[in-house]
Amino acid sequence: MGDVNPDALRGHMDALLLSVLEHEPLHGYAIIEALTERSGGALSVPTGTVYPALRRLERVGYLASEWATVGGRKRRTYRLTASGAKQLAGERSAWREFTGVIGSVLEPGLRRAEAAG
Amino acid sequence: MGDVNPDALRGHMDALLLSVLEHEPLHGYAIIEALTERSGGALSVPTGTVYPALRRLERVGYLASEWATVGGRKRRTYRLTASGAKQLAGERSAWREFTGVIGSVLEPGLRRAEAAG
DNA sequence: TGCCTACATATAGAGAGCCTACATGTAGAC
DNA sequence: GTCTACATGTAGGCTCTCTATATGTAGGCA
Repeated sequence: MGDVNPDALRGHMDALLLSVLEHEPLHGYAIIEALTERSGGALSVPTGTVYPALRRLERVGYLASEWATVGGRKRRTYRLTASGAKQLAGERSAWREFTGVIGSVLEPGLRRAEAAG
Repeated sequence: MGDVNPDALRGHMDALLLSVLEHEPLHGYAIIEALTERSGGALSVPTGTVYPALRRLERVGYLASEWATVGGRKRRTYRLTASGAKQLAGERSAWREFTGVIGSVLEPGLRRAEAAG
């Protein structure tokens, strides 16, 4: 129920951001809301994390952005590039491997059900 | 397969270390080997990560250590304290929550089987 | 008019921890 | 005499996330 430990998020933020942009372009503020909603309220990622991360992902080519004005307010809308989609697939498989590896150390006796996509 | 991304380990190292010490005291070098073995070779945590982390965990009271000489070589053997055992339980539940939360964002449609301990 | 909240983006600087690289030393094999 | 495995440790760097702050619009409310 408590919030997720920020340190644990390290190295997973990219996957999170690419993932919410998979099916529709969104602007930063909406991305934060989507993250909160999808996680059932467990994730409340601060703007100081999200905005720099989005710029970083754009810089490396995983995202592209353009400005729009909606209701008098300016938005920078991000969308996944082809490169970003590829990266997302990689992040997903890395995530599955990661949970498998850590899980195998943390709970050696646990029968892990890895559901296929 | 590939090694786990070091950044992803952030915030999980404590859980990993406490976990391998759960049932038996071990010295640093053996801890690294245990981590590698339990993970099926996927984890190769460098000494520059493990030794400082062990000291940190001792400093906060989760571990206790004592020196021993075995075969002419000096070892610092760490064991889990009561406080550390408590912390390990917390880390495990945090891990389950963490994977649930990230998983729900990364793979919203996936049926997740959360096996009970 | 002024205040507050929601919407929306952005940067500076701090903090933490994992990494690379290096330093040191013993034991045993060849 | 050299090499590898065993064994511990520190210094410094790097990157990412966070807190705090700045800026500005729109709309509700008193």
